[in-house]
Amino acid sequence: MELIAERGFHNAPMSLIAGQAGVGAGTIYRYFENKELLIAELFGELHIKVRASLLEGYDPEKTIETRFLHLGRGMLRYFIDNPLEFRYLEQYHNSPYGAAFRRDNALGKGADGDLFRRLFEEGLARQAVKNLPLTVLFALAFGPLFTVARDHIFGFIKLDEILITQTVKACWDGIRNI
Amino acid sequence: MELIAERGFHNAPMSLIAGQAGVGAGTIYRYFENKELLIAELFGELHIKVRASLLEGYDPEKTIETRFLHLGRGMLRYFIDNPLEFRYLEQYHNSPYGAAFRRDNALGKGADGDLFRRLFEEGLARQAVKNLPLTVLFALAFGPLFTVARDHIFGFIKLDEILITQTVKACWDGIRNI
DNA sequence: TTATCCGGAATGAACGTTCATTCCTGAGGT
DNA sequence: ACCTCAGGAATGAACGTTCATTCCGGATAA
Repeated sequence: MELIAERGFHNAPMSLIAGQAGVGAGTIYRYFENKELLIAELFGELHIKVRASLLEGYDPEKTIETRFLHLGRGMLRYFIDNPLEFRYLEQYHNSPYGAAFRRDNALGKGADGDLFRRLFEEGLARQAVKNLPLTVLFALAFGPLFTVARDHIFGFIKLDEILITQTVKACWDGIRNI
Repeated sequence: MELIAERGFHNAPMSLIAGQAGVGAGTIYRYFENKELLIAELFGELHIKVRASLLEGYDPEKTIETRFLHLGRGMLRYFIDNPLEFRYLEQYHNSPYGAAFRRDNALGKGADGDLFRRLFEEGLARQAVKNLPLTVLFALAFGPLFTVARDHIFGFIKLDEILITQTVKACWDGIRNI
């Protein structure tokens, strides 16, 4: 993960990965059929980790706004605390591998999309959020969060608790029914 | 541009690019010193094109909101009309080449960032937009726009004029001082 | 003729993957 | 307690492929 997050898929040769792992080049292939599957499997693991982290203290009984703030702030904090994981996930999203995943997520079955989809669908039903397609609501929520997380990790800005909250609240202003 | 937009930098070999251009493999090097410079030069051209398109009908005398809607809608429309250019720009942004560009843009001198920076700075001075760092305002504005453009181009959603306007207005709701 | 430009085969570096070989461990026999 | 050995695991040199770049013979223009 470190190598791929820092250097990208195409600049992280299997030989280097093996070296960093302290094993021989061929040993990797006893555990992963090929590079693509290694990448996908690692993505799966990180995905589960993120989801578990977001679920901590998540209360489905609270208001839509409260739950959205919880998820948004949790996500931002997680990425700031785990910058390598964020960079890895970003790489994965901007790759052919990630395209298939996004397609699934956009059109119905999505691993952690479920969490947010449920929230937005409930928000639509109660007219708490703007009457827009789910895809657009996702974009309004995650677009800024990912961008801001990247800017923080690259050092363009320093996010503290206050700024995190302000940012997520601003996202909510974009989503909520005014 | 077509090849790189569709296949990515690493799957668009110079030989293919030459073929598509109808010239021999070696001929490219009479016009571009190497692949990296070709990529950078193309980015520069597209960048200027986008900026020119945004400037069409842009009136610096109108209100902040009006100008923001103009720029946001213009950008979305441009990307929808020129999906290959959008994909190319995205590739560039998510590459080592693009990192340097983002750094410049975030910390001061930015080619078309100027346009938006001026707008946001004026908005801050007049308290028309939330009192947040420029970086965050950028994220709130462009994060959703890029995400939504990508979703449209990948076919996850169909953006028409109405939806474009609604999306940009929702972005503005996130940015404006409530 | 001479100068300039073009093409595409040649080059060498880098990569993912394979495979013949070596190493290690622990069960079984003495 | 000691030795033997079978078999799973690890190794890293070697292979085939792909790619960016170079180079030189020939075409074109002056």
